[in-house]
Amino acid sequence: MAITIKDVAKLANVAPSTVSRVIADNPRISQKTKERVRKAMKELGYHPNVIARSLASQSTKVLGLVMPGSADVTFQNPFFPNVLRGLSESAHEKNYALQMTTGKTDDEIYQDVIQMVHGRRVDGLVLLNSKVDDKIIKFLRSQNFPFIIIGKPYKYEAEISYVDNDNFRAAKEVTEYLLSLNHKRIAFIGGNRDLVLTIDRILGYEKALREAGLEFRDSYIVHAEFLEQGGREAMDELLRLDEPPTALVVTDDLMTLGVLHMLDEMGISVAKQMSIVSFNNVYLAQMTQPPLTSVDINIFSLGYEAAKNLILKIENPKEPIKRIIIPHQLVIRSSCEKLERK
Amino acid sequence: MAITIKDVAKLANVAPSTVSRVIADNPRISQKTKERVRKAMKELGYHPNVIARSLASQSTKVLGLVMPGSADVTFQNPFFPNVLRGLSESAHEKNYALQMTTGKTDDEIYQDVIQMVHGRRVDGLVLLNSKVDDKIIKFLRSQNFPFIIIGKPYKYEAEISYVDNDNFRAAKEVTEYLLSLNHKRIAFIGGNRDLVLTIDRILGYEKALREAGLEFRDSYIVHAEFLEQGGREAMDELLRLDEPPTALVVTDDLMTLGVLHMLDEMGISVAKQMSIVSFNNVYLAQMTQPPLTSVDINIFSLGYEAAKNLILKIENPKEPIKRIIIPHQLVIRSSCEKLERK
DNA sequence: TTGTACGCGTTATCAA
DNA sequence: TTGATAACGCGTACAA
Repeated sequence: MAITIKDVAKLANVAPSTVSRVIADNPRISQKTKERVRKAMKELGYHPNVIARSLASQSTKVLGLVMPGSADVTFQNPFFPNVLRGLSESAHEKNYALQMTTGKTDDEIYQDVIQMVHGRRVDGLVLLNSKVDDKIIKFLRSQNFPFIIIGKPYKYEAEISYVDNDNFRAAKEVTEYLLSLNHKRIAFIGGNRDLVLTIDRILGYEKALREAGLEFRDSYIVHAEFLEQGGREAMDELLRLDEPPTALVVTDDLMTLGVLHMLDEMGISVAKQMSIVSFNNVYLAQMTQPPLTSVDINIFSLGYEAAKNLILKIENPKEPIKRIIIPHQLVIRSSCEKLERK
Repeated sequence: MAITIKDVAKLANVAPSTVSRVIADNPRISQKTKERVRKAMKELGYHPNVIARSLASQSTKVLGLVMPGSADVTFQNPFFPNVLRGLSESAHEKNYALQMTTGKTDDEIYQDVIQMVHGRRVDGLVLLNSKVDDKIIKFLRSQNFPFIIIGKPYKYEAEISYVDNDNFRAAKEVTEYLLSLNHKRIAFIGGNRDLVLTIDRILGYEKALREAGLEFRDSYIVHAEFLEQGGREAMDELLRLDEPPTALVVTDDLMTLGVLHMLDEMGISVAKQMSIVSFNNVYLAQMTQPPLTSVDINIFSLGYEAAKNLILKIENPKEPIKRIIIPHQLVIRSSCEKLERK
């Protein structure tokens, strides 16, 4: 067996409880004994057993990450490594570890969550699966378990802490940018229409159009579950309209990649014939041809703030509900061109 | 406090140990009491406390993931979500959880590892950081702690379990494919030259050339730390050679994306003027223009097998050292063309 | 087949 | 300032 607190106690000639206090740097221990104990720890190569500590202190110093199902396409999105970076950094600063769900389906994930919570495996949860899972949230609320959402909850918005962008404003600004380039026929290509994210952005888009005195056309709204197949058809439809759009707002760089691909196949030149503004500004936004004008939503910060505030809540249960809005900025590259007035 | 084994015992009129045995499905408990106990568990909504269980059984049912530093570029590679998928699925099947390091620098990660191991936080480790970290491996070996590497260790190869592709063969085949398209001036663009991965692939590439009776030229070997800056210069050099290459072997789709970008800027047409074979075949390989011919290295399987075999080793310490080779296959798309013989 | 009693390595309470 | 001692919730020899 490994070296325990008792071994250290023996060597330092103190009681185990004293050693424990030294570890916690309890101020009521004399400097002398502290040093003596610490020397003993060094000598024996002592390392506290985290599990035992967790059991006794009823806290694990672990954050659970509720990922989208590994089967889910969003799992592949570069968005992920990026939030992870933010979460990691924040967790690391506060000495928390990160543990993730491994489920493939929504139901497996739900079970994972139950295990984590009931099994007392983690102190709090970060929900990353944009598919706002009602069951999970309901469960966590019923258990009064600390959690935070990245993205906006579709329900109980005032009672749940979350970290999000101002998607309404971002979409509005983006649309206004296209309007300023003289575009009037602007289509919107978004993901799942049930996502709050998608809805918020549509609303912003709509608002911009309305303020510009333009009509909002349903035929200009496309929901591509994801690139390829579905997307291609939607794109086809869009271009077959009597008045096809001259500009596109696409809600995800990866989707834009698919759009680029389709436009290429159709022989339509991006920027010259079709302006595109994208969202997320992941690394590949600058690698496409042409490089994408994209809204940087500060993915890293989304993760960083989420973990930070979750930990705050864990360590101080009275911490109020928070809603944290991460700033965004439009990064202009070469996927948009000014439309010459006819 | 939550419901414990004792509460269940009381309700079912048995000893706590009996409840424990029912949980473990011990065959020496009568069907009758099993049912009675299970009913009590349901009634009370009992869930075993994982932490307590870990402490008593000296096993956590958690695998540690040693990630590249979150600052590292490789962290952004779509390779990651993909191994994660494999690791997740495998872990989930065996009821293991996944916990990851959160360190940014190599040194922080090393500390993370020490914490995980000494703190008895995890039962085993999967090393995902291709930068074969000598210190970590040394430490794990000295502790006789179960671990497995994804990729090939650069040292102690025979004494460490790992999961890898046959990178030598893959690179050789890829080169032969280009040779079969009449290319004779084939350059190699790889990552860090210290990586075993890079070395193996260079060797395969060299072998193919040699077998074809072609000379191996140092000037055709480029190590781009990663896309952009460094890559651009290297590319420039390559094209300024007296005999510039007509084909490229690039060891990572993401790097290829950068190469595509540069070629585009230089007005060189991919396939027509420059054939490219890439590695990894991540989702974006089919989204580029043109879609990439790329070696599918079965990233998912790398992760799946790694977790599976690590668990095997954890649960049966006598399990022998293993070296698992995951098959690859060349996926032909449109980034190569036959070179007309002059 | 089931119960008793102790151990896992800490933290925390209460005395001293 | 420090030391006993009792939790924390569960697993498991050993007994019965």
